[in-house]
Amino acid sequence: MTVSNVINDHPNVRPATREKVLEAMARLDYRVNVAARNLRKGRTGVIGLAVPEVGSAYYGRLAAGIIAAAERRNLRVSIEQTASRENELDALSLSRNHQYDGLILSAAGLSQADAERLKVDHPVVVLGDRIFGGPVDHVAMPNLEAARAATGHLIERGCRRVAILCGALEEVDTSSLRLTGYRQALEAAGLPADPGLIQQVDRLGMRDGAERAREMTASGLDFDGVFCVTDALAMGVLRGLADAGIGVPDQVKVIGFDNVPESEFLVPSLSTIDPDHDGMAERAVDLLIGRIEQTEPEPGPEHQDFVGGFSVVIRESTGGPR
Amino acid sequence: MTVSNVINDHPNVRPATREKVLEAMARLDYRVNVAARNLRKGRTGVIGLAVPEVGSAYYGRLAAGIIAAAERRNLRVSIEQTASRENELDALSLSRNHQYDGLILSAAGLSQADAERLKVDHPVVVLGDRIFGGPVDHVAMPNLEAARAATGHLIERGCRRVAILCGALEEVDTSSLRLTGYRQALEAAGLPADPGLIQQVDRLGMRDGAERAREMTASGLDFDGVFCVTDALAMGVLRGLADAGIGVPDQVKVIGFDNVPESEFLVPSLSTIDPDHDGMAERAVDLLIGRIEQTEPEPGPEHQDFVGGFSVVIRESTGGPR
DNA sequence: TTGTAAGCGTTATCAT
DNA sequence: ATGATAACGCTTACAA
Repeated sequence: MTVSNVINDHPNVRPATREKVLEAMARLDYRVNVAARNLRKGRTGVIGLAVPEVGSAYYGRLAAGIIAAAERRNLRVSIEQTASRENELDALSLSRNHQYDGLILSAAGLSQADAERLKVDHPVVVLGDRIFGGPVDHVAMPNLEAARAATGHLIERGCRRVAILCGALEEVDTSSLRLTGYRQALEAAGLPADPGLIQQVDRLGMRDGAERAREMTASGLDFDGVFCVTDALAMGVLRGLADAGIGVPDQVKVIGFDNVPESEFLVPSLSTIDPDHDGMAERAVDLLIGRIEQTEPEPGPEHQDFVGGFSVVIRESTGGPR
Repeated sequence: MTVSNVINDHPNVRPATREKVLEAMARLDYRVNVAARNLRKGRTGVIGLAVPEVGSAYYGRLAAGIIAAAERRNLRVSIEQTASRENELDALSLSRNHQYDGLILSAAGLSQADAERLKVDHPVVVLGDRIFGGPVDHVAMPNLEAARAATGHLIERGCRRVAILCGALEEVDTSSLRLTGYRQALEAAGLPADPGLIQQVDRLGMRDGAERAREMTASGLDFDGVFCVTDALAMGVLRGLADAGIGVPDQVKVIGFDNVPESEFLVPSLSTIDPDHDGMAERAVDLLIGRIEQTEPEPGPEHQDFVGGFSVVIRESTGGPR
């Protein structure tokens, strides 16, 4: 018991005793058994992070932020790759096995319709954009405002035929929120909303961006700006436009969303939205810790929706400096 | 007890009994307590993965491979960011706390001199390049051969003044192995080894690549090819050369190492070495599992060094197709 | 085929 | 200030 008190820095241990214990610990090369502590405490000190794919620049950066934030709070992070909507729901129930103290779910495949299934009796924070006013705490990108700012920036720079490259539109998801922001910006500038300028792709990756950009030019679509809802799409678009011999930013201006580390070094460098990744990561971890520590199995405070900050980063792809 | 037998699919449970148990489990919404199981079994079902930074394209891809390989073997992966050499050594001792069943350490800062400190009494596999014939199992990149192939490719394409961009050289690390491969290729082609063409940078990232490329051109260094020891460096170099108005591949050819997802979509697309990431990830997990299951606390088989395969991917930056 | 008992290493509670 | 005791939930060994 006294050993336990020493280890946990509890008061009421005489300095001399503490010394003796520490000495013995060193001599015996003693390590606490975390499994036993977990069993006793009912906590593991580990939170789960479920993301679609760690390998992508965006989710990699996200994971890095969460891990750093958790580390500062003495929590470890165990990562699961979900990839599919089914796996996202699986991740929810897996964490019930007391594997994790809580789960941060970065949802890509869930929609508002799944909100019900998020009603689990253990701490969950959703990081993403689809579930609003749902049964869980929620940290979201500043989708609407940032999309408006991005589109507005293209317009300011002289674009009059601004296309948007987004994913499938279902209810309240990332793509439709950003599309709304795009529309608001067009409207505010008094520009017509041409449905032909709204380009949807299946996956928000580089390959789809490149292919679609080639198709857009090949089909003779008239556009002088593209707002891509992710940097990965934008990287593909830059590549596709290069293939088509279209100059950026002279003939077409391009702006992305995410500010992945690579965007600064592309040729041309990519203008983009820089969301406050770290702030959002911190917030997500804090919300989760709040839920974990809220010992009452009872109601607890209302579920919170937090929207992160952002800034517009102007680089060469919209005529800015390097 | 019978419940335990049911859960673990042990024989000698009458179907009727099994049904009753399963029914009760469903009714009570029972979940096994993993902490208790861990305590009893002395295993956690979790392996640790320590990498310098998950956020980078390279380590992100690596982590993705490890997670996928571990998943197939019913293991979870907990990720730690090391960032510094000290943290890498810390990660080693942390995993002693029975937190993980074993640790995969992707070492960037360790050198041969640290080999001694890897002698820990729990399962460790080192993924990287610095420790050879050390006290642990080891999965390495095909550094030497691949570097020779990359440099050889530049020479085949007509380069006669091939520079190499690498990191600090200490004993047997990534950079020096790749440098050796580079030298061998020059020698095989009968080209002189000009020390001025060996360019060292502090960090193997995009920023250093861009800066150094600008310096190399500004200083009037004569070169017509660059072998970058990482794709991140190469991305920076492409950017730096663009800033200097040097045409790639016409004036200078560039090849990288890693085949990160982005390399295919750059302008120009990046020729590179494609290591067998997934094969290496599988192998690392298998080696670790072998060590974990080797119950004898006694010697066990000799430590293994495994070197992965690779291929050369030829793209625009060395005059190849898109 | 099923059930009993013990113990994994820790910490909360309570006595000394 | 220190220590005895019990309990966290599970599984292995053994008994019924």
